[in-house]
Amino acid sequence: MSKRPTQADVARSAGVSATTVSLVLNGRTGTRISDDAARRVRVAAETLGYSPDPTALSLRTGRTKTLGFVSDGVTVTRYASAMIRGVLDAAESKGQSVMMAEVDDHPDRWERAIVDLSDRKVDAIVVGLMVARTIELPPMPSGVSTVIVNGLSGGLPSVLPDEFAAGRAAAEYVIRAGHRRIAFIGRSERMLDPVVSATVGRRYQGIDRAMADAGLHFTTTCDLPEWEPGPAREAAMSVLGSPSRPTAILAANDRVAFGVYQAAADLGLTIAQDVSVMSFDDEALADYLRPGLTTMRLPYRDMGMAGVREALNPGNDLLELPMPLVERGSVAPPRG
Amino acid sequence: MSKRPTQADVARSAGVSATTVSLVLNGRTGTRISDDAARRVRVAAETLGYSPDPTALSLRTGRTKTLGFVSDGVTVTRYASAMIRGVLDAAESKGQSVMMAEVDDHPDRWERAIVDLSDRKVDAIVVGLMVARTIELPPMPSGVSTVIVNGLSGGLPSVLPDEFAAGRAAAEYVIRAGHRRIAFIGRSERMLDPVVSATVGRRYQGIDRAMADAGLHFTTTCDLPEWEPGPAREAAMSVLGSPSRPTAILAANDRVAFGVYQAAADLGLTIAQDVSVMSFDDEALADYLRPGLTTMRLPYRDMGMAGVREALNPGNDLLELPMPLVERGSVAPPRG
DNA sequence: TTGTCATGCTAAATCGATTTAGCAGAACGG
DNA sequence: CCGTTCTGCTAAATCGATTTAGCATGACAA
Repeated sequence: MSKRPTQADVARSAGVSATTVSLVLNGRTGTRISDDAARRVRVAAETLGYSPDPTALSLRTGRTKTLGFVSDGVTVTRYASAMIRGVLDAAESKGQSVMMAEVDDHPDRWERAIVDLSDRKVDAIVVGLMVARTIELPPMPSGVSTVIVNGLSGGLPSVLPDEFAAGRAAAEYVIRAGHRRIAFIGRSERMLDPVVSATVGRRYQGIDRAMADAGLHFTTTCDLPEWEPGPAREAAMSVLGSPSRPTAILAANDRVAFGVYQAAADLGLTIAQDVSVMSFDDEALADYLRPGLTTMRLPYRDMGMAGVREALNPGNDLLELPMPLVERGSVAPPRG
Repeated sequence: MSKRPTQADVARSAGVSATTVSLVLNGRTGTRISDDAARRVRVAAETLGYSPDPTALSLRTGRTKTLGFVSDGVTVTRYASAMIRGVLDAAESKGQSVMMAEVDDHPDRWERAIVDLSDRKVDAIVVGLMVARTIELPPMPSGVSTVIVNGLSGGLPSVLPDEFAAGRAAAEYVIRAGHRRIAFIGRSERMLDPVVSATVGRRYQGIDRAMADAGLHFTTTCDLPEWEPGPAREAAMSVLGSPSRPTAILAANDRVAFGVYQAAADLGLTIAQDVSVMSFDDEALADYLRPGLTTMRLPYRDMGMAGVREALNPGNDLLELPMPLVERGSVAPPRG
């Protein structure tokens, strides 16, 4: 029936008052506690296995050592885990626990989640989007620092992938491998709407910059209604089926690249050997494919970590994180 | 500078004591409060927008309306989101918030996570494993109801997929489609260790039962070192390359099935038409493949929901949830 | 001897709720 | 007219910490 020891228990056992225990254990300076008393308190705390009750602490101090993470799991949950992981890891290293909420696109679920978190007095809020886009958020509780990860919203500090650099690096990588005849599958106009994507425009700009710097133009550029394997496969069939087919394809993302793989298989072409493929995102899929898909990784985990750091320790209004190039073998020098 | 209204504010505004406010708002029966006073309290609470402070409530009542979710994100995070989603949805519907922790396989990270959660006085704990297996957990805090989802541990109540039924249903589905020459790729002995998998044995038993009931034997059964596309592809090459190749393949999971797809492509065979494939898990991958992969879905979301329900409302020691058959087109009647 | 100042500590208020015990007045019975 | 019971409400304790204000005691100077 032994309950958890309280500060009062420690005080009793050390022969001092609760006040003294609090002062000693919080290491307050300038408090004129004798070394002897301090020692007794520490010993008592140690032997009793005392640790302060978080709920009492929250009530008194108004802070909870907890941060809220709200995400929009709706459309795509595929990426969630890496971001959550980053959030949890960073939080743990800062001694914070994480309270999670997931919302769909109903504005009042956002509102409810955020009100609930601020009711519970979380120390900071991280809003995480699975797909980088611009959203409207309900007014944030004042006094709670809030960061949006993988998205933009009003004046909130943001953490985003550095898509311009990634687009540029991807194109440069293919060019440097020796390719001159390159097609781009998945340049979709509708993605340029910031509500649909906050970053794709930057990706395109980076790609365009690299191509321009090399004095090249894409042999073909296809729009796609969706960045999914089905439409991508069809587009790739026509691109790769033409007599003057490109030696490399830049795919808008991994699922598009997967469609390209399927089209190549249908046409009896071997990836890397007959046609190189370079892509974006680094989904699990990219690692399953043979040859493995070379792609620019969306740094979900890093973004989660950065979001937590920024929320606890505000400073930057925009943090752009590098997207590492993951080399797997789908890009090789052109034949001939 | 308006702070959130407290119970005392409501009391003042209604011209009653804090006690009365508490009694009225908690709807205590047998408390002899006049209808008039009750009404005044409710009106005041409403106009002030009062809601009780969760931290104060926790301190006083010892309950937090929060549940802890601890998962082992280590090896595979692919599935995490569906389970988390289930947990969050069920929790929300019960008015609970969720505090998350993720741990790797270090026993003391488990310990730390669990101590932290019980320090914070969560009302219940759900332990979620990404891959069904048997683990040792540190002793759980007494008085906190705990459930393990997708795993087994000591005497803890468990939520598991009903793998026996799924194995049986999978095999029956293929048999009922008319197949008689069926191979099984991925019958791995090492998976039978309960520490590696808590459920695969049941899956095999279900499959065996269905085969036996139909009076059939597998034409080939391959062990695999890993259930990954690479090894599976090789195994499938030899199975499908033989002159007396089977008309259907039962794959141990979707990644194995993907290896089979690749082998079929290499051999110029068309899935469904030339060889049917049936699988387990229903990863995102299963939906990308063409034709879509018919597979028995691991009900991660349902398991997450059930885990929460069981934790808040203990009753069963073992809950086996059905694995739905997801038909996508990779199984067709054999030709000829 | 008395006043002043450190020193070393503690009593009590506070955070915002719940809950126990009990007060004041009305109604009722004898 | 007095005692009992019921009605309608509240004061105060409590949960477990932090923090402010201040009480003893001893040392020292005048």
